[in-house]
Amino acid sequence: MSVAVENFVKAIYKNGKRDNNDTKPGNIAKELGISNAAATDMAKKLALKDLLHYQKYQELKLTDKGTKMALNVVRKHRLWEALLFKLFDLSLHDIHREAELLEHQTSDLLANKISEYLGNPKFDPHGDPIPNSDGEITTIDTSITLSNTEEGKTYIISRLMSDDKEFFDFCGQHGLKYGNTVLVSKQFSKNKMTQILIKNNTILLNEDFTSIIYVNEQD
Amino acid sequence: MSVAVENFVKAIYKNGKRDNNDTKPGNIAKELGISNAAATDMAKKLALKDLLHYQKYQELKLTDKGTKMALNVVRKHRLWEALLFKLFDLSLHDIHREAELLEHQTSDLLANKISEYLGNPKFDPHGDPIPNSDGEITTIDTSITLSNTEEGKTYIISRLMSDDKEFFDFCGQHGLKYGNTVLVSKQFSKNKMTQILIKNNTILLNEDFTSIIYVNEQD
DNA sequence: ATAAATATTTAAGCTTACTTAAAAATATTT
DNA sequence: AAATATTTTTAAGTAAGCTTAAATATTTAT
Repeated sequence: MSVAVENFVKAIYKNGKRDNNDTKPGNIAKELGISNAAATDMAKKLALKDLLHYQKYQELKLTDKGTKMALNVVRKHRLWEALLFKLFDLSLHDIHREAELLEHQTSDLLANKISEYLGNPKFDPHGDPIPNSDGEITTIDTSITLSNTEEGKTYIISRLMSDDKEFFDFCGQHGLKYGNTVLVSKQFSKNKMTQILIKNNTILLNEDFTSIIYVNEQD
Repeated sequence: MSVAVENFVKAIYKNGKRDNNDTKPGNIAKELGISNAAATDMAKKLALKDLLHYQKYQELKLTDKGTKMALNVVRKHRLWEALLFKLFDLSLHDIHREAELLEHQTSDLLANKISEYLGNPKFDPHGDPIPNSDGEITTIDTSITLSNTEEGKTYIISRLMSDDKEFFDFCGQHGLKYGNTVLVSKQFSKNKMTQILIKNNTILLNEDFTSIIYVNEQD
């Protein structure tokens, strides 16, 4: 399927997941930066391909086939984000932009290889869940925030749930990266600060940060 | 520029480098799997964009601008091949296919990051040169074959110059991979065998293999 | 409930990147 | 050098994925 089609079903999927939940052509058009007319047109075509249900003036509803396609694209997007984030020193914004293009040119085989390489992660660097190759999404997150960790234990960073540039700059400077290992050397119950050892450096974090950094206990 | 345009200039560039050297529309068409008419059509359009010189019934000649574009695509292709080869256990054939798609969706920024990550390699896993960001190609290869190495020294694998599947299967099994480090433990002048230490394993190679494995001395 | 505002749909048209078929030029063979 | 074969070009047409403008339906506000 084409890039346009993949982006179309992805936009419906994402809009459907959101609070507003509006999947009428106009909203999808806005998301994709195309005209309403083009969205209606595409919707009719995709209905013929059994990717969505189309009824005039109604919300667009993905079929199972359409949902599967959307999840497959989302999977590839988030796997690319995770890989690029791990390998390169790039801003999350840049990473998102690259992944937006690469997601459409990635075979299932390559996606699986990326996933395997990363240890089949369940979440991308934003903390968004990565669908598995069957399109299943893990909603139960076993990770905990850094503020809820125990002294002396070692953890692996699993989510950096933020869109804040400054936070990510800080993370970049101190090796706080998806997949990296941290040792919690001290938890200060008084002022809710956490002292961690990462990459041979001791750093002190306040609750603003420890509450958005998610980790998993190392096996 | 579009994928079609990028592939078109790339095909001219590659055909121009080959022995036959035929860059008439028919040959480019064959390379790309499109009709002769489509190739002529495209040639006229690209001439207007100053990417090539077009004269009826003559060979297509890339302009400087066109050559630059072709080299940029080739660079991205080969960087992707090098990266995928390093990271994943995929056949060179699969890697080529993935790179063929990814090359068109890769920003210059990402290309530079990949290059940097790999240590700015001058050759891809096939042994083909990787143009730098200015489109310059290193033709002088400082690497030597494994058969010409010295005992006791450590080298980094720089080229595996083969298209043979069995050779690459062997390489995969023994960690003979682009970028990996080998210690030459013994050179047998008599039967031209080479004993190397790689990934904590000692293996013995005959000249068939040591003459197509290129390495650089470790600094 | 009706008028005004907004959204959707239809219709006509554009560009890109192809196709096939026929005409024109070039290359090859004898 | 002429005849034949091949290649290139032109011409006409198609599908995808858009656009704008106008018609139609729905939603919101009064």
